[in-house]
Amino acid sequence: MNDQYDPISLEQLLCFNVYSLNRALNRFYQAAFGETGMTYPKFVVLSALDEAGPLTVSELSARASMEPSTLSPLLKRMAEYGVLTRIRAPEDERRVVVQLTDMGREAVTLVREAVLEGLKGVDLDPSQTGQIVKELGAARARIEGTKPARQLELGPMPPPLTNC
Amino acid sequence: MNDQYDPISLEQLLCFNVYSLNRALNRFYQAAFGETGMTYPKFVVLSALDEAGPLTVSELSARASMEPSTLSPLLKRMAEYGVLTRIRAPEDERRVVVQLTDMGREAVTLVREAVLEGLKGVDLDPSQTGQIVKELGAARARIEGTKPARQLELGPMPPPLTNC
DNA sequence: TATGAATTATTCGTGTACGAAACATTTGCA
DNA sequence: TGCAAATGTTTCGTACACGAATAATTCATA
Repeated sequence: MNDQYDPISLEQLLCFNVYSLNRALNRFYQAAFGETGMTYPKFVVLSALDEAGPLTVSELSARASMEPSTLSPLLKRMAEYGVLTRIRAPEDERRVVVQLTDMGREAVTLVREAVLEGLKGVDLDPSQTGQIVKELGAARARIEGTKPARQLELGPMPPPLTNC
Repeated sequence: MNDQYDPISLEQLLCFNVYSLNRALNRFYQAAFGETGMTYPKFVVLSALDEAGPLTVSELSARASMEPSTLSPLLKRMAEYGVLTRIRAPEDERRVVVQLTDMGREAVTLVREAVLEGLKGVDLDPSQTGQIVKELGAARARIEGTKPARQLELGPMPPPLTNC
């Protein structure tokens, strides 16, 4: 449809390419992780803790670029798995300190290898993606520091509120 | 932790940058979409249909880079909103043809403007991202055509199966 | 022309994802 | 000191996201 004049297509949009590549990567890793229960977000959490040591939930939130409300149930599951511990900080009981267990440190090594090997297999390991990674990081920084200029003007279309 | 020798950090990984930029973009658009009920995946579906005309679920799946099992409930909701219709193809009743309504065509115009304006605000509109978009597209193509070389070897850690 | 295989879509179970609200604790200041 | 505001985390409701199982239809071929 949309006859002559050519609006910008999805495939030309940065957001769509990021969106679809992200899910392609997730599917790829999920295939590699198989039945182990490992997932990409869990790998991110493990990595962040491995790099930075024990962190509170909000520090981890910043590192992993994930909201606390996303982390909370994720961390609970991971603690059940035994890869990390969650302990209220004694000096400020609002905080919860998250820390890898020995099992967690072993896991992160294996998973990191699998992830890097996977990326190498498609020519996307860090030695080949320096420039693009830099640009993506810059884009994220700009977006996170910006509020949308304008609200979408669209008759609200939340579901017809099936008058129950 | 992880003392001297420096393993590759999350921030250097393409996958992490794609992962975190994707969510930053989602949050950004969600802020612009506000209470309208619009979401980024819905925008993708609207756009794909606007570009290609009526499509079956699996054709749309390919265009939008989304699994049929994700599309199915999404399309149901969108049909309730009134932006599209889902009709079994008479000549092959296995297929369901998805088509924009007039309301859907109006919506896609407004949403597309909002999306483009948002991208422009952070210097990410198509005029400035040609190269990076090309590389992301190429990366996706390589990943989608590849199976992971090796399975992750990790003692399965699905939840301890709380013996209920 | 029957009937098993292939194709297409939906349903189901689980796991992110996030804003808003709820909750607990600590801080700041009257 | 005492209590409102601020801070940090969890809970809740909703919306993706996908593989596996299911269901409905069509195809292929014996």
